[in-house]
Amino acid sequence: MTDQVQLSKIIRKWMDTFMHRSMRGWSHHVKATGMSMPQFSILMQLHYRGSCGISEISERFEVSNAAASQLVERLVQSGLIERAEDPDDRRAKLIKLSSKGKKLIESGIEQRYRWVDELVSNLNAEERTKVGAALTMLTEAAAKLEQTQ
Amino acid sequence: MTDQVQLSKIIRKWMDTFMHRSMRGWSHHVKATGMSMPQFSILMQLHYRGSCGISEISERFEVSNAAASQLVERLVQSGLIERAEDPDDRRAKLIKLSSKGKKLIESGIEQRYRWVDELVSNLNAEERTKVGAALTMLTEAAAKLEQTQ
DNA sequence: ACATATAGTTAAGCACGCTTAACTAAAAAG
DNA sequence: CTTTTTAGTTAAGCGTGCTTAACTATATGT
Repeated sequence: MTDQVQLSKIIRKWMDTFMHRSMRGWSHHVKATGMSMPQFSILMQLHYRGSCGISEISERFEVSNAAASQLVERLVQSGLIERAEDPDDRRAKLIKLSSKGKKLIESGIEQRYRWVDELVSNLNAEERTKVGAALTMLTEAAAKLEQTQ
Repeated sequence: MTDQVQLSKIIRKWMDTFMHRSMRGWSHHVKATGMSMPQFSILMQLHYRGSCGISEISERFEVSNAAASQLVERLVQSGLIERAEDPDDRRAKLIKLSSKGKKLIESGIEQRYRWVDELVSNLNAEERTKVGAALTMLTEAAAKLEQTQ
């Protein structure tokens, strides 16, 4: 078995562990907030990519414009996002997280992070150094890969 | 900034990168197969935990027994799972992945893994050794944490 | 100016996931 | 043996997410 295959196995094991844990917490949070998954996804997108229009939602989630409009309407009704006219194009709308929506997403992210912090607290100083260096490498490799694609 | 906080930031960065990438691929796969998310979740559970009954589905996904039964019925209709009587308890059913369902899940997992393999191919021998050691530590720490909870 | 394209909304209609309530059948308890 | 509990199914009903089609309003091209 080459080093490459060996390492793949290790990363896959970590992926499984990590994904399993992360998904569990994530779906629990979505349930607790009473949102549907598409609604949550839109909020996440607004958090990570910032304000956008209806068409952008429709493209990114590969649904019709009508579906995006209705989804946004429900989120506006729930007070989780705000919808305003785009000053540069009066046909277009700009939607963004409301403070309520922001809190909701941030608490979800916080919950996901908490587990990692516990993980770190179980490592000694030497292990922390090594793990930090390794994950920095991986994150950089991922960024490089993203660019070339 | 302590080492611990520093490392938390590094891991969080990696989590964001990794989750973003992984979720994108995953939701794409679900869409491509025409399944809903609850259906996919059930298949995943059967893959990782093996055969089980209706009640177990209902407990794990926190839905009513009726909902679980209907969900399973749809998956049986789609030919993705098989439902048989439990020989030890004639009230209970045993559901398991069909070969069609197995293929579908395995190809999804394979797709998720592929990106990691590309990541590894971008690392040199020394980096691979370090990353391997670090992730082994993290996976072990996660297992330990899981036990104590 | 006029025609066409673009951004978004609304309505009708369908599938899905969920609930509760009523039910069947089998196991366990008394 | 009778009662109660457990496993699962079925039906009615609701909210959601989606589609297509028809529509309004604004922007852009000629």
